[in-house]
Amino acid sequence: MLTPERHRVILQMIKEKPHVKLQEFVDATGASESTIRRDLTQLEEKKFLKRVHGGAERLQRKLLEPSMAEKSSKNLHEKVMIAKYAASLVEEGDSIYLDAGSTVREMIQFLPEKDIVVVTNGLMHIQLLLEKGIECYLIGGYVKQKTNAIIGRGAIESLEQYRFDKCFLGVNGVHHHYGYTTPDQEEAMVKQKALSLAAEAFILADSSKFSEVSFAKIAGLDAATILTNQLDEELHIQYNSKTDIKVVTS
Amino acid sequence: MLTPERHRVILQMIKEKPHVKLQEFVDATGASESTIRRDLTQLEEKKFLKRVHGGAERLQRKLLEPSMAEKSSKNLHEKVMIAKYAASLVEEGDSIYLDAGSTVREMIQFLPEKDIVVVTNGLMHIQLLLEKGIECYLIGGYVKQKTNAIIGRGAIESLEQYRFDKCFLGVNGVHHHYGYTTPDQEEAMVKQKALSLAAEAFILADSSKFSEVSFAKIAGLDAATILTNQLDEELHIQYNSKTDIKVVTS
DNA sequence: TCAAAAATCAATCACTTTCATTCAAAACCA
DNA sequence: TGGTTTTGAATGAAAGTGATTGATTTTTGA
Repeated sequence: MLTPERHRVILQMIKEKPHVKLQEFVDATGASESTIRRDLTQLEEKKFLKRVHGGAERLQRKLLEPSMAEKSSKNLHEKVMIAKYAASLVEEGDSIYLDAGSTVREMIQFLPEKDIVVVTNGLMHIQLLLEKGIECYLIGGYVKQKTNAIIGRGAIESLEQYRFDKCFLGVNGVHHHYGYTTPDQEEAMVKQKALSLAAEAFILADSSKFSEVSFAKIAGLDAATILTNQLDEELHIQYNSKTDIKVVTS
Repeated sequence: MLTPERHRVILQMIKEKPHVKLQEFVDATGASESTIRRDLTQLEEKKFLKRVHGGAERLQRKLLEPSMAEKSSKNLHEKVMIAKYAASLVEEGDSIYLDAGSTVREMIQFLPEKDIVVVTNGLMHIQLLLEKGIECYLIGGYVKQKTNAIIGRGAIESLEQYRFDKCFLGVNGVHHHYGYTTPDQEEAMVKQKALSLAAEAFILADSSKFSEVSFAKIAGLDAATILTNQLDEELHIQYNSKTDIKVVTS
């Protein structure tokens, strides 16, 4: 088995399961322990995984990470619904900020094509935006390998060049007491900054995000309007007392 | 079996299976190991596949990668030669600036993987850099659709956050009187700025760029060292009186 | 809590495979 | 025929592999 092929197998396994034992790699590839060790060392150097005693683990440790399958299909429909509504809020002449992330990404296909300016920290959005012929600006800064997002001190400084009519953010947790949270401190700071530069801010959060708390706080609930697709009567009232909330139903 | 036919067979095999061992090609074509190696080398140069130890693998088109309008392979070979030498100038611990553009892009594969920091305005470089595990920063600014480069006032401001040990630029024209030139005024300004922030600057210019003049001036010849692959005796003397020049021969 | 036992690790070595280079024979072309 | 290109074999160099060793870490159990 060729080296890159083994690497691919290893990465695939680590993608499916956050912790994999060395022996499992050996069984899956047929290579020797030594070889797998070498592979893991290389892959760690390239920041694709983290070696731990006994094997390797996935690098991105998002608290409450939904499984890949879950992310793709059912959740996707929710995301699209929310994204479509969010996009409808954008008017010609607006300058908007689009956060990195999959939910926000779904907005792009629904954006008006004429006369809007988009600023983003998400490299993954650029291609789509350009294809639609939308004028777009990237903020500068460190490129985070795992998410292809731009973060860091430079990103925050870079953001300060801009002001936004509207700002659209994805988050990992929405909590009535702890506000909006996300697993990465640096990303949280970028979101925070973007939020502070916008006249109106919107949080795109599907139903799975509610009552969740992740590591780093972005802001209190009142700093933005929540867009979601489904919410218990009870929760709705609870959150609505703190901030605006729009439940998209179709 | 004729060369083009072998190439077809090889490409077909790599199309069906992402990893193919050298021996499999030998069996499939009846040619010798040597011949297959030569074929693979050629096909790699034309960017149809990637050689790996023991065989070859399919290369998947990267996000934001320049379109497949590949230049003639001779021109490409020149670029690779120059790029390889340029990359050898980068030492561990350096922080470098990589300009957007195809020649500079070829440098990435030859860069040392350890302990360097890369700043760039070329979106097309990011994926490759990340894959190699290189720490990279993007400057902020307007995303130019045609070239996937970041330009504009924001780019220049964004650049000012950084200082470089070395700076590598591509240009369209090198002229003994008009210096380094490029067709886009905005890009020229970004290059100019990057150049001014670097302790050492290098221009990567294949032979076709000499004595050419494009629209926007970046700097005079003496502002950077020229790296090229071929130059008449006469021209060499002429340019060498103005700046350092390195002719890469292998 | 501590120390023995077990598991895992990094480092190294010998071995195998693969590689680039060279060169002469073969094929091709005019 | 003479000259060029392509080919395959031979060479030593380079890279990858798997086993072994002793060190390190984790687990076990008293």
